[in-house]
Amino acid sequence: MGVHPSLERDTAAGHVFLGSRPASLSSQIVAQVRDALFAKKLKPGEFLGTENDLAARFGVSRIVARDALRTLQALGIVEVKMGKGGGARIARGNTRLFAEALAVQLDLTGVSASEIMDAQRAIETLAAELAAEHANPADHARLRHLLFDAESKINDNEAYTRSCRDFHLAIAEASHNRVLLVQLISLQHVSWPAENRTLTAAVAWRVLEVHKQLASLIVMRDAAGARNLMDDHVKMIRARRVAEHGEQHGEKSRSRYGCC
Amino acid sequence: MGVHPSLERDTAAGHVFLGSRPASLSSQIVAQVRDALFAKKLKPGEFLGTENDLAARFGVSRIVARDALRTLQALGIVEVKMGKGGGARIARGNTRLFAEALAVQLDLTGVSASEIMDAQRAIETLAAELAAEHANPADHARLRHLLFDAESKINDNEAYTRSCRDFHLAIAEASHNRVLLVQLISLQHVSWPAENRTLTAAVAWRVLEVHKQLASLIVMRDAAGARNLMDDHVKMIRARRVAEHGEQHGEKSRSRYGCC
DNA sequence: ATCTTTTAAAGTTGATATCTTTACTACCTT
DNA sequence: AAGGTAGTAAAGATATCAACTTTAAAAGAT
Repeated sequence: MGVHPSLERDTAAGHVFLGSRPASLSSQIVAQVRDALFAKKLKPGEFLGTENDLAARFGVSRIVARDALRTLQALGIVEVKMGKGGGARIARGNTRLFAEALAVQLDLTGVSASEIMDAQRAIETLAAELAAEHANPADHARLRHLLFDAESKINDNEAYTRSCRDFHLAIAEASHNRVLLVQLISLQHVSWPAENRTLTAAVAWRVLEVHKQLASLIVMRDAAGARNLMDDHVKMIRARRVAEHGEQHGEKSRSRYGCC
Repeated sequence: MGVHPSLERDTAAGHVFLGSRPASLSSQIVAQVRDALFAKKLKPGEFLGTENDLAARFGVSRIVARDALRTLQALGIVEVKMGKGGGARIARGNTRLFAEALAVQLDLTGVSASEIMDAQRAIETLAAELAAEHANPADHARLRHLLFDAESKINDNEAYTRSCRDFHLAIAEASHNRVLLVQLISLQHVSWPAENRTLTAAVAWRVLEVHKQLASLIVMRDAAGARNLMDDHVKMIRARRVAEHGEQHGEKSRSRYGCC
């Protein structure tokens, strides 16, 4: 089986690179695949070819094809399988891989806790609003289940924190907006703590109460109410996180600040 | 010059992988670098090593080190230079590379125009609010300059659209929140059209008027006012885009829908 | 005879070694 | 100080073997 027909060998020394950009062979292959994707010549799940296919198609060595696939893999554009019937194919959307990439980028730019929490407020308030408008019975059931789940884990700090995070995610899922969901996953990846030292029993109960109110506002389809309550809720979380961690840039000990 | 000291060879067959995942050697190196980054053992700009350094340090072949660097490069974690004094070093935050990556991901998941515009509304309303609170004189000057710039290009559809996009970006910059800025860049990368066919002169003037009001609300530090006006503004843009393009998933002709 | 299990084979990535070529730096010469 | 030169490191090529995974054929049991 050959390489996907939408990719063509650049025999004539490649594109007319503006100015003087020789660009590596592998990056040219990457660019072609990316462009083919945007041009809808390649669709998710479609077979792209094996390392040897690509090498033959582009008239380069296997190493170059391999380099290109490594890059495309890191970008979440292709998935590579080993063994017979293996090779590279266009990936489905890959939120988890991507959330980690965003976390790294935010880390490299050294954003502060308050910046992250402000963005989270923007995302989550709209998610709550849209969830109230678009949630279906399955979403309602999931929210109820997570509330029950959290209550049963209220004495286990770590498990409770995890359940709490899932509740926030479930609201984003209930909004049926995949952009908001991806963005929230990314931000949680940066901002959510593994464990929460400042979480007392009293706070846990208060948080649970707010979550219950949020869920019932969403079930009652009160978009404005859900939005306002979420706004207050995230503001409270923000205040706690910033207090725990300080306002300044995260140069020191930015090891997962507190949450719910 | 050797490899960075924070990286250590995993002689004992690597981490305890849950279940049974040997994982490739290159991915182990990638994971170590990423973890070292999160643990603040590696800082932006720091020298990581050459291909041979890494290969020697981890006791693997140069190709493996190369694969790892390809991945880290694609993730925007390292920058690689050729020649004497070259090698890999930790990259500075790289929003542009990243915006493209998010655009690809959103493309792969096939999000609709309405989903993107809703998320954009969440980001931009908060950006306007924070810009009113945090903007400094330099930000004010930039906004004024862009208004002047747009007015001069009001008959050049493409240039006007570009200037318009920069105005929205400038507001996000004025918020001094880098998370919002990155998210907006990413969304614009997906949603902003190269040219805008449905943009008439009347609409252009109306948009410019709204932008002027936005700028003056930000200068006057009226956070609530800026927020509300931006909300209306983005809702209007959203309505235009969705009408142009339809509600359904972007399987067909999702070629950069209209804007301002 | 048919169905299940085991085994073998083929194809593909993973990884190593060695080599040539290309491009960039830094040093050195003038 | 300017420019040439040598050294260094990535870019690329080729060959080879190992590890893995699916498919299919072969052996066994029902």
